[in-house]
Amino acid sequence: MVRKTKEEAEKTRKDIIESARTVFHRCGVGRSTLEKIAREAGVTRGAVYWHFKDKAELFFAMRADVFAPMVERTDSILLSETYANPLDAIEASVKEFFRVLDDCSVVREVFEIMISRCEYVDEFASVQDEVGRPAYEFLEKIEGVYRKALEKGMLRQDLDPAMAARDTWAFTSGLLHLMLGCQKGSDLDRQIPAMISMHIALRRRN
Amino acid sequence: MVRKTKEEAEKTRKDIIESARTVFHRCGVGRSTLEKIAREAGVTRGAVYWHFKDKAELFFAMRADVFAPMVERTDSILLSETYANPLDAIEASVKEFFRVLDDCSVVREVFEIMISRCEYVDEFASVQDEVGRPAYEFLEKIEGVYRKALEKGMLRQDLDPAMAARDTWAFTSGLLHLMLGCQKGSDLDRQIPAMISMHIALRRRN
DNA sequence: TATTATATACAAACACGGATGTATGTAAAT
DNA sequence: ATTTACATACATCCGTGTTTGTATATAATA
Repeated sequence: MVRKTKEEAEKTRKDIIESARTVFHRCGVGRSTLEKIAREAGVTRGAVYWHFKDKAELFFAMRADVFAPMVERTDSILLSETYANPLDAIEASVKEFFRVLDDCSVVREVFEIMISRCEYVDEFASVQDEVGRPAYEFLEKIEGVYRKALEKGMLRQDLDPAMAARDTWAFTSGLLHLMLGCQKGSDLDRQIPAMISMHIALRRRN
Repeated sequence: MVRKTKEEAEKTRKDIIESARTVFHRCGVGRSTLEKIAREAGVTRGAVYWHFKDKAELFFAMRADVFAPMVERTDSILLSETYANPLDAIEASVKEFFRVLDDCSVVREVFEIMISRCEYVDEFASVQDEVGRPAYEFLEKIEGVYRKALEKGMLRQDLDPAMAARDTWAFTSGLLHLMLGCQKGSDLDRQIPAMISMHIALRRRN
């Protein structure tokens, strides 16, 4: 039972990615051996090397699977025209981001790996750029939304949209890191929606 | 020329810590060999093993040297009674934190190592707790200061100090991660003081 | 004060496991 | 018949921890 059908092969590929996520999360990327990953998936290193060039390629595959849909999902809310008040779009978008993070363990594991279980040097240095770019795009998008809110008279008059955007940008990033970094005894998770509401409320007119 | 005086031995200890910082920053903690660190310091692994039990102990020594003074420094500003407006204390404290980060490369390197060049698993899992505790203490302290500001009538009346504190907490954390994470082409550094001023201004009364 | 003993501060050598990449084998799908 | 999708075997290097060696600083002693 060596040669598999295309579907079976594709399945082992998925299995390997899933096992990689598990092992990366447990051991950290650096200490994750292709042997450990293979064993976790019930295959040998041969299978891993057949599907992926090396550990880095496997890491990138795992990451892309989760990252792109996440950006797409939050963007669709953020840039939606269905909100009468643009500030509501920002609020909903950020809330959705953390909601997914909260109840999808796969997504949460990948973010935890990226934040506290991977060293961004050498082959992985590029990951920082790839994460940085969406972050900057997020900044630019919310700046646009804040600008629109200002035009509609729904943003506090004394606020500069660019400044407000940067503040929200930092707030969101910090929330992510705090949530995944020190999740042990804290009830931070349950307070996140209220924190987001309050953050946005601060910028609403009146 | 083997046996050294106590002062000389203490100097090589310092040298090893400094080299560890350099190599950790260049290679990441996981790929930093005690051999590389020793060579960078101009000694052999024998010297490293003499002064430190293993790589983890060396890492903790390097980190403690920088971390404690930083907390003490910002705390002294935050809890100072010399500010008429407590909000000014928060603003000054946070600004001082980023000012040190900006013009002390040693401190910046250590934070960069901790944020993006170390995997928090096994022996290093405890580091997350040790970093998380000061973070929580910071949260509690600024909550107290916000409360004082409210009593003095200098905080916006509609703000809950606990909520305001959490917002500032996330903002600060995010700023740190964004500054160290994607520092390449951005002029974020120069805008940080203005961002902090604006963040605090949002919660001043009137 | 001079001598002796011992602990110190490393360097050098050794033993070991473990991870990587590649090469080869092979049975089944196509 | 050939390619595919792996498993197995092999060679190589690298990092760690420990052990041993040793010159000298320093404390003890006389």
